[in-house]
Amino acid sequence: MDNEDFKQLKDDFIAQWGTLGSCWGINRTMAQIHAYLMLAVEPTDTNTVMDALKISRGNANSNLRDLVGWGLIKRVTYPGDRKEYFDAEKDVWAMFCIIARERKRREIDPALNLLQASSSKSFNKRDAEQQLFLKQTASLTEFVQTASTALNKIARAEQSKVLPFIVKRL
Amino acid sequence: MDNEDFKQLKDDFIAQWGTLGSCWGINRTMAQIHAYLMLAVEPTDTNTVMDALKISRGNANSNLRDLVGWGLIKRVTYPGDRKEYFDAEKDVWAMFCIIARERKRREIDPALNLLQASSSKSFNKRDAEQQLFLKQTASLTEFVQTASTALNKIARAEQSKVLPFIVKRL
DNA sequence: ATAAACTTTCAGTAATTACTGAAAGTTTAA
DNA sequence: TTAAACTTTCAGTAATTACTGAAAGTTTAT
Repeated sequence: MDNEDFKQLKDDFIAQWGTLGSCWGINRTMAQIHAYLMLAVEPTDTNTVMDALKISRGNANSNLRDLVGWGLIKRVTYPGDRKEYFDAEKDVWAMFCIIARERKRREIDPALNLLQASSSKSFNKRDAEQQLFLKQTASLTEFVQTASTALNKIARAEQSKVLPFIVKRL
Repeated sequence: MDNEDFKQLKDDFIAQWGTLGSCWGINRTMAQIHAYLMLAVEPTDTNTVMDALKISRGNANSNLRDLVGWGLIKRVTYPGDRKEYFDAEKDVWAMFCIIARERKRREIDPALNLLQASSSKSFNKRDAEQQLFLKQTASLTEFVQTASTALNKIARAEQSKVLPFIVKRL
């Protein structure tokens, strides 16, 4: 494959990965930057990302910050060079662990708080609607707790090597 | 708990469930309607949903249609009554199976197509960038395939009874 | 201190997504 | 066939989310 074709294929891949990102609640640009960095041989600076994806400085900066916040990329600096570079986690299972951990923290934990608050009230046993509410919130709580525990186990970074086997064995 | 307090609690729960929904790519209203129906003792018609959630007819109609599309709620009709009513799946594990199946279809399968298309090209082994691209797309493909298989197993409805045990045993 | 090299912020704007409500469409009954 | 009861559609609008680019901020070297 010559260089032109490869460039095209890579750009398409990045664009498509962005589209996919939006299926998950990840914004398009953030997913594209992530794809770009996953495919980059070396850590890359903001200007290079801006130019490659044709996005503004502000946009690049804030999405890079968010990716660092997720732990999906790391800031890299070199002595004698004051620019910051960014490097993506390239092991997909490690990546999965990171995402599992973050989504738990951002989505599961708040849900659990909400559910526990609701289902800990005392209800009128005579009222069918209140009974159903209690039953539903209680079983949702149990469900979310189970999910939370499962994600905890998955998210242990040291397990990233064994995780594929666990999942395959399901 | 008296009826006023309960109404308040239920409304708060529905509102919060909506907020949570947006964490997942589910829109707020759709999640709220779903919550409302999960807590409804009987199948409920469009007008009742509109009134309860203070939303327009069009909005109610399209979100109910989408929920039916996801398989999270069912249309119910009664002989001699030409209105349509909607009833939510109330078993949370069954619900989880439905969501797993749908998300696989909507998110995983397209990703897999994309990845397979990319990683099936022939690359220049001398070029480090092309090598990395091949390596990354190949391992992403493997990962997504594993995820897909796992979700397939999870999504078998008949397993909804055993699923809690599987997950807890992880 | 000054300036160069770089990063961050944020007000304004663009793009996307969700919602309304009235009109059009459909079904059933008489 | 007409009309009542209900559902669906969709053009217009509102709300939300993402992006730009210039200005302000920070760090380092001299």
